[in-house]
Amino acid sequence: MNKVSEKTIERISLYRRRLVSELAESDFVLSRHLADISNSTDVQVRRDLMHLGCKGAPRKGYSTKELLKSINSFLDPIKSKNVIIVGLQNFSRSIFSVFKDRKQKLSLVACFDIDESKVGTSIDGIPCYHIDNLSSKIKEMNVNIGILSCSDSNAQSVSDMMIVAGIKSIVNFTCHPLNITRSDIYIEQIDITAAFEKAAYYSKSILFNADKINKINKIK
Amino acid sequence: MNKVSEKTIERISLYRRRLVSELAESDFVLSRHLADISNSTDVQVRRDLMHLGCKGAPRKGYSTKELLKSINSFLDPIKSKNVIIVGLQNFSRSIFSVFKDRKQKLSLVACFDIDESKVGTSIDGIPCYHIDNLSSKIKEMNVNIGILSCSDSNAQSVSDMMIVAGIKSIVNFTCHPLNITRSDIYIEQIDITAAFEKAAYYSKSILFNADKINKINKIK
DNA sequence: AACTCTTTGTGAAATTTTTCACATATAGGT
DNA sequence: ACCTATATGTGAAAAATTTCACAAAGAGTT
Ligand SMILES: NC(=O)c1ccc[n+]([C@@H]2O[C@H](COP(=O)([O-])OP(=O)(O)OC[C@H]3O[C@@H](n4cnc5c(N)ncnc54)[C@H](O)[C@@H]3O)[C@@H](O)[C@H]2O)c1
Ligand SMILES: NC(=O)c1ccc[n+]([C@@H]2O[C@H](COP(=O)([O-])OP(=O)(O)OC[C@H]3O[C@@H](n4cnc5c(N)ncnc54)[C@H](O)[C@@H]3O)[C@@H](O)[C@H]2O)c1
Repeated sequence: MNKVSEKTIERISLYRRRLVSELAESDFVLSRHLADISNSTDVQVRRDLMHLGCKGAPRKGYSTKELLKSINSFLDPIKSKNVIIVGLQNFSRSIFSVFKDRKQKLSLVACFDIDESKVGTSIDGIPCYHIDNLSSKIKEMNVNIGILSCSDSNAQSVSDMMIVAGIKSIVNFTCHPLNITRSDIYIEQIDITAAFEKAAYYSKSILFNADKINKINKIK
Repeated sequence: MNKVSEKTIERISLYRRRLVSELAESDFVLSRHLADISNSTDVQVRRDLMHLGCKGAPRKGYSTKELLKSINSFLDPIKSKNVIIVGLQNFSRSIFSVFKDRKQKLSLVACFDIDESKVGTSIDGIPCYHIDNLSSKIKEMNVNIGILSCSDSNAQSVSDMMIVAGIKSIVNFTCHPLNITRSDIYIEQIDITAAFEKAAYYSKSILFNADKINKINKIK
């Protein structure tokens, strides 16, 4: 099977959420409808779904149940992955609720901080360890995914530690974009600075999505 | 001048940050060096910088001072833009520190919540109003940019209110991706769910950035 | 002042992503 | 049983983005 692009993965993630929320009641969904609620086009949806090896029926669309099952087995790991988070402050506390709310194939197993006053406490039953124990705990708990939410200045060194200890994916929320040096580690940068700067840039002019929206409307 | 792609804007935002941090001491920077610290390639950097109308010198590179000036005038609005944030909880508190730390061409002027216990308080001197005042305050304070960090279930309705009131850009941090219906409004979705799902997806296999990194290494 | 060597700037090629166009399938009506 | 209208699935075209390849510039060297 062909390599699936990162953008496609993102869209499929969104389709799934639409399926379990807006479309939970429907037996079938049309590519057009899924496109409408995912800021996409029907062709794009069908192209994306091609990767799942899941068939739709002409005039009926896709069985939501089948489609959901295909997406699950495409996106999700077989067995749940262990996740840790470094930096226990406001930001990470908001992440906790995300993990609490949704049953993903991800389980948050520990958090780490350098601040002695936090070490030894626990939030929602998740223990907080000192950052010095990062490496040993990662190995001990078989952690695959690390969330970075420490201070910007320590982001690079903590990520280096994570990688050495065997972590495979890092979601970096700090404002310090990491240097990607290894090809076998996935690093997702949530670049909030760039987000704000883009927002400022586009608020200057008008008609950014114009092309896209015109195209979407055209076919409606 | 040709239209500049969103990806290019993102990269330019990153170049700027590298210029003011890692490169603050240097008089000149080579495209190759900027590429190295921005997970990019030298050609990509030069292509991006072409849009700025700023010239580099063969064998010397780009004057960091000049380059910074060009990027500023490209990215930043002439006069500071006013920003508001809706939803005053852990997440938005972490945003506050981002605004406090960096002097951007953005000023956070107000926040809004539906929770009466928060209304009337203020954080870092920023007042919190009731969400019912959203529209009037946006107009009164001439707000251009809105940050969404309320509960997921209210994201769509709050964003609708923002748009009706005249906001031009929305940065949506909630887990509910908004439906984009207007071409004259820029919406930046920070899709944390997709981020985690991608992290899980790629932690399954190995060698994601392989191609990219191989290419970067090849030319080093 | 000529030469060399490195780096910029950019057409053109390559690659990736999206869109078009249409053959194919089939539900529902008659 | 046949017709029609609507959706899917996908080669092929188009558009967007990235990379290649190399001419031109000019700093440093002899
Ligand atoms: N991407 C986003 O959406 C987003 C939004 C808000 C904030 N942020 C970023 O997230 C990060 C955290 O935000 P915050 O407001 O909670 O920040 P904060 O600075 O208040 O908290 C950082 C925490 O990390 C801990 N820490 C520092 N160095 C450490 C180390 N080496 N090892 C372990 N722990 C360490 C500190 O003790 C503190 O508890 C910041 O980088 C901020 O810029 C990102
Ligand atoms: N993108 C990211 O990086 C990221 C990270 C963490 C959390 N989040 C998301 O950010 C959002 C906020 O996170 P949190 O932990 O602070 O959430 P929270 O649910 O604890 O807080 C939401 C706040 O919004 C207020 N609110 C609810 N409805 C409102 C309305 N209609 N108008 C005004 N205010 C309203 C609530 O009173 C509360 O104060 C959530 O949607 C969460 O999923 C995003």
